[in-house]
Amino acid sequence: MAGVSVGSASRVLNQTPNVSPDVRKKVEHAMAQLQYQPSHTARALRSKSSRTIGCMFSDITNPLYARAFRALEDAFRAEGYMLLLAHGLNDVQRELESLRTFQMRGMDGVICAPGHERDPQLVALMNSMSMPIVLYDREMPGTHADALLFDHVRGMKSACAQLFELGHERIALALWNAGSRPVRKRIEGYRAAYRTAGMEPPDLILRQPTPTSSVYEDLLRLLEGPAPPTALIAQGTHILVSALRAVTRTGRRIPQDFSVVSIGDSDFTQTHEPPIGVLRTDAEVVAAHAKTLLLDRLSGRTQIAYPPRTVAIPYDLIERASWAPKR
Amino acid sequence: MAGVSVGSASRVLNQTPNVSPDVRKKVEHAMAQLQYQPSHTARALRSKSSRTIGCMFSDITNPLYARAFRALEDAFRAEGYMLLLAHGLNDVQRELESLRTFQMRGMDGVICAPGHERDPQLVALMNSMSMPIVLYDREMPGTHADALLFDHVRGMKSACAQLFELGHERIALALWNAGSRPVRKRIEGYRAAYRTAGMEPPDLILRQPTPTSSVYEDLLRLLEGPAPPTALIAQGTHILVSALRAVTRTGRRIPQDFSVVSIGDSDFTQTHEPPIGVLRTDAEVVAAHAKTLLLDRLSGRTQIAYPPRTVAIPYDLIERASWAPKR
DNA sequence: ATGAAAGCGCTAACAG
DNA sequence: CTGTTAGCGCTTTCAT
Repeated sequence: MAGVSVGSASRVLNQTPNVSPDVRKKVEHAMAQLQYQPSHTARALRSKSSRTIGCMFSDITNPLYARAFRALEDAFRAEGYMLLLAHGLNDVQRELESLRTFQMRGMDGVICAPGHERDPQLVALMNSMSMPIVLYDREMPGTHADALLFDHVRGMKSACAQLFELGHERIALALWNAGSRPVRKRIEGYRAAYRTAGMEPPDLILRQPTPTSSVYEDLLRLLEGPAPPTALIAQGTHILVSALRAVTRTGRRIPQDFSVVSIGDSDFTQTHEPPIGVLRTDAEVVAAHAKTLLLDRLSGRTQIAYPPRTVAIPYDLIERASWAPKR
Repeated sequence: MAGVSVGSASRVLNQTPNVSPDVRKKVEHAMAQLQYQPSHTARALRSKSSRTIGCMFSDITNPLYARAFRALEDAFRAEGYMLLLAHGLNDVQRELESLRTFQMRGMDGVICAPGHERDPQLVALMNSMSMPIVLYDREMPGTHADALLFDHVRGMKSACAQLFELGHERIALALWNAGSRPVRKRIEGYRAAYRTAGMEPPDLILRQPTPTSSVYEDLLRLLEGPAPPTALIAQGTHILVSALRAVTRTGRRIPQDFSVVSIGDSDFTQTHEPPIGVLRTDAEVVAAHAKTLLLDRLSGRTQIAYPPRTVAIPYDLIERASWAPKR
């Protein structure tokens, strides 16, 4: 319709430099006239780029992953990429299946947080995949994937240091007893904080079997025991809620009698009376890093295979009314 | 490698009936040998089916949408479909952009919940799209999209009827003041419940500007006023949390002095002391209906264009310790 | 700067 | 039942 070759039309569509203004105008006019919609599939086939990123998290109903995903979609959308989202559900078979699908569907890149960092099948599959991969807070030795590594150790240290400063020496730590990096590193940071302060880490770690199990009884037992904690660091809303119930049950008031820090911000922590201070990361910052890591690989700015790059994600300690000097 | 034509290879790959066992075996062997991965893109181009569904919700950090999405991914994955997830953020421009992307990328189907049901641009765009669309709890007159319609009216009626039976006649209703179907229908159901019971609906509806704003002051005013409510129906965790704070503040105990029903189940409602009874839907059931509506269109079982089909999604009233007879 | 032409990796129609 | 062949709608040399 524009009276030019398909080659020229393609050049206009792709903003190629060497096109005369005349041709460009004719093509653009025809496109508007015909309401022309380029076929993404054909472009993907020919150019070997789907402009799609595969995302695999255990479960999008986990608010932390939901926040992460929203920020990722936003960051990549600006670059013309869309995101395919799959659930791993901490099930290796399902994770393998999802990653294979990403491979078959020609994802340009993958962002994922597998449940098991040492699974040999997972490692092998990841190494056989042809697109760059960014791990989301996971360390998988033997792969050459880039990684976003949340700085749990420094985060925990700053929270503990803050509580130490207020006179708290017995800090309970309640978290989900997973083998994954976040939990491992938090415990490591907690212990390191005590050692740095010249104290022996107390036996106050409460590990829950699932992220939605109740820490109520366990904490109650500690609170009514001989040397009760005077502060608590709790991971996740569910554990936090049941922990607060236990604290209230013993007649303690927050923050006068007991201080609380939570990991991960939410409506709940903000609306609670008093508001709960938290250790949190900025999802937009994380997404920006993910985008840089992936697009650098895709544009060849980073050599295609080695070495893996790593970005440390800082935690912020948000001070709210939930902590106070020890009585 | 199998010594057969590409046609035969394709037939084996696609499980076509007319293939001899011999050829099938040779092809399968070669595929395993070569670790052959079919190119999804090429198949999509040729067969005009991407086996991908576009999903657009306002915000995946809304737990209700997260639950819905997880169930949808599960349902469609079983059929070999993957889901592209886009955020609408209740912004018409962004919604239009996302839907156009779905069109360009050749989605086989679309599931969406636009923020504005009467926007003419949105209606026009939807009508110009070439794949079947399923609306998620939205009514958009002028489109021929199928729809999943949550039965808010019956849900509210059952919750109110339950409270009426316990002697509560002044029920407050706290919700987000959106113009969208869920809120409209809930108010409609609330009023209908009163009329059915032969009462005039009281002036106890608290509309919040945002889903995360606090209903604390407004409810406190009602509770300290002349004819206070004795029960509350609250939509969403945030509103519920601040409402509970107001109730507790006035010294009322739940359920002895005040009954509470929430809309939408969550960790919070289940873990709260006492657990909060809720009005909820089953995400898996919803997903199954979405799948049926879409796949029926795709397989031609439902004629391609008209008439739109509608599925009513029932609410269940889950009884927990948060309600009791009026004192 | 533009046009012609060769495919990207498949599926499907057709002939045998 | 199987092989041959023509594209799907683009991008990208390669000439001109």
